[in-house]
Amino acid sequence: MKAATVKTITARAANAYSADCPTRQILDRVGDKWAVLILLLVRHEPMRFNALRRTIEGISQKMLSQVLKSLERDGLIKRRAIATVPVTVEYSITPLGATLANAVDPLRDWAEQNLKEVLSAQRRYDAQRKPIAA
Amino acid sequence: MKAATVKTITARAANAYSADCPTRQILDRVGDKWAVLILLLVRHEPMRFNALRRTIEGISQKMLSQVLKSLERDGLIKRRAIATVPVTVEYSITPLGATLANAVDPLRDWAEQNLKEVLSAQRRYDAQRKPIAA
DNA sequence: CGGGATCCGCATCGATACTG
DNA sequence: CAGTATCGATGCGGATCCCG
Repeated sequence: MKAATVKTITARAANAYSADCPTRQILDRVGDKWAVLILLLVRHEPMRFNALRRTIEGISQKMLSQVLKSLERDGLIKRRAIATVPVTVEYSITPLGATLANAVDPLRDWAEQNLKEVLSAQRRYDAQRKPIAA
Repeated sequence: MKAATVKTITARAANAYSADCPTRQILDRVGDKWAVLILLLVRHEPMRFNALRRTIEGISQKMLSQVLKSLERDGLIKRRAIATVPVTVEYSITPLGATLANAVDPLRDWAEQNLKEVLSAQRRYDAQRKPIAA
């Protein structure tokens, strides 16, 4: 995720490869290991921090809070803190985020329909190459 | 890109967070900094190695050949070596790759339409936070 | 021209500890 | 519960050299 290291990289990376291409920037975000997952999770109902943490399971709290902040910064999700006894925080999707989620759907569908084909392509490729050469 | 370090991570990462989710695996690929870019570039006409290199500009030959191999392995692009005097190699998209490219289109569109909004959301977010506090 | 092999810095990410 | 701060390992990715 670029967003975390804004100060260091932004300027350099920006013009490295056609900076004018919005696709790259969004792709970077979409490509984020967790960003889309979270977006899709909060899509239907708001979720709390630890709920997300438990659902994704494999993400560290560091990553989670980091990605969450990044998504909020982009205006894709919204953070809402409720002053209960132990603090409660809800993350929900924004209208903008919802439109992105929609744009991601075709990808989801493609993934579900074609993963097997991709996997078998990989096997075919690997088969005629190095058989790991134990 | 996971593909490069198959031996080390695959097993672990696979079951870390719902391994059964094809979306994750495809997202990893789509998220690859360059993979989609390349896919989109070879989409219409076959391209040569250095042509890609020059077009993307910012990618190292290491990354390029690595991503290229990975995409070929996944059956998304096709490599064709022509035995000319200096070797000529053409990379073209496969039917499978083409369907993926199609699935990516909505994302492209979204990016182009909403990047400005995302950027202004970022500015708003940053404005009411730390003004860099030089 | 199209890459493979190697070296290596530096950002990324996980684990741990602490706070409000 | 919802995070922040610090530390430490690792592996990504760039640079360079070389080969077919």
